Amino acid sequence: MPRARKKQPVPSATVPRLSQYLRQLQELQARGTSTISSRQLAEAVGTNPAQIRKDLSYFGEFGIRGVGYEVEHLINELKKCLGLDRAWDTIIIGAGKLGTALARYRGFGKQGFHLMAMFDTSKAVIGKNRGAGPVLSTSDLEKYIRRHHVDIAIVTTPAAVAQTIIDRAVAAGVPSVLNFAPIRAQAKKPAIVRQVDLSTELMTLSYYLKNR
Amino acid sequence: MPRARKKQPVPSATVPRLSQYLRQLQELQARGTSTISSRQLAEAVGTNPAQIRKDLSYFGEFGIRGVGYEVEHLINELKKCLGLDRAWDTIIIGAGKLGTALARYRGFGKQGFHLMAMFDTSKAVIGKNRGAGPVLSTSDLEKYIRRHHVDIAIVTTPAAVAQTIIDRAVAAGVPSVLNFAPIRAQAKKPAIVRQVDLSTELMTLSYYLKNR
DNA sequence: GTGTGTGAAAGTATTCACAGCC
DNA sequence: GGCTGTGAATACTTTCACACAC
Repeated sequence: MPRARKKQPVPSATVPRLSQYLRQLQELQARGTSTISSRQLAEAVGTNPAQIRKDLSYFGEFGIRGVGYEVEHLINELKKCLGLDRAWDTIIIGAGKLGTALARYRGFGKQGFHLMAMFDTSKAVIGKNRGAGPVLSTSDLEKYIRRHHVDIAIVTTPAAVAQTIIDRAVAAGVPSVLNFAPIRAQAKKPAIVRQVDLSTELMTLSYYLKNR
Repeated sequence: MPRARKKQPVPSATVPRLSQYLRQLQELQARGTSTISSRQLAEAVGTNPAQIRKDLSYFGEFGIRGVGYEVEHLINELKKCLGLDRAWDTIIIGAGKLGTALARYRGFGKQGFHLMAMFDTSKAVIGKNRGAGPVLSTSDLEKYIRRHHVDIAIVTTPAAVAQTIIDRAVAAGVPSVLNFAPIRAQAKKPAIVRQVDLSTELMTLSYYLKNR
């Protein structure tokens, strides 16, 4: 029996970094690199080698001592760590400019995110194709979620309705939300919510510009 | 002479939180709240009261003991902390769906970010209005930056050209960049770069979905 | 009494540095 | 010799808890 893996908790800062290692490795693979050391990878993503080795160590031993990492193997292991060895069913709520931009973003599907439907309240948009087949009416949101399976709801509605929409999606059974509306979204249920927040990013830049 | 302020460094995690306190306070002010305690504000933004008091303490003493914070006063102080007591001249490079969505986002200007121009390489877009007057040709980027003043470049180009565009903007004198392209942008100069990264956010959700 | 401002304590995250394996 | 994997050391962040001001 192999020695039991120590159960150290994965730092929350590690997770987004794994996705960056993955992207960089895919880039390197496309250019023909088949082996890489933690030092080279660190240089490419702008961090330090110990960080990478430590991050990976929470999940297993993926390298060869004295050699480095086999790029293809590490890509596959990272995909497993991140849950990208399966498809996630995704919807976009809000088919305005931003929602349409996200729907049309190629490489969305590449990592296994399957965009199933888009929703909007505007009669001018419902029925039109904004990148994922005909836009559905937001009034059918619950019906759709119960009938189909949805893992991730991407919210690109105006701020005023975003919290209500999120509450509805979560109540209907969506376990995770990626919110682009400029509100601090809350979800009481055991749903997972992440924010992408233009105005916070701009203000953060403003702070560092001021104190430059 | 007042006692000299202790010079404790501001944690980098504090800065984005300030912007969220600000947004929440503006929301509360719009609803007529004129005074608030750290406990109430903490509840509204989903953190704990000591965090808020500690964050504010890096910048000064803004409250009244036994009472709380005067909302309007705290808003003004936070704006000063974040450098929002002045306007920042901003351009958007890449006038596709995403760039257009950002340009049309109302509340962009509200916090003092002044969108001056947009750039694109596509003949079909140059000259059209995408939210900030006629779109200019990216080939005129350097000329524009040298002639006018630019504090922030928002990059919404395809990944393949983003790093080159960022290098050009920085070389021409732009001190800060907000990058939406799915690359880990680097800038050698003392430029400030921040990332907004859809694919990292989705992969992070994927991780937490898998381990839910 | 109430709620801020802040040192000190507890909890996380990053970096170092070296044993162990190729 | 070279590079990984990892305990130990350092650095950073958050939370506690209480003196102090209103």
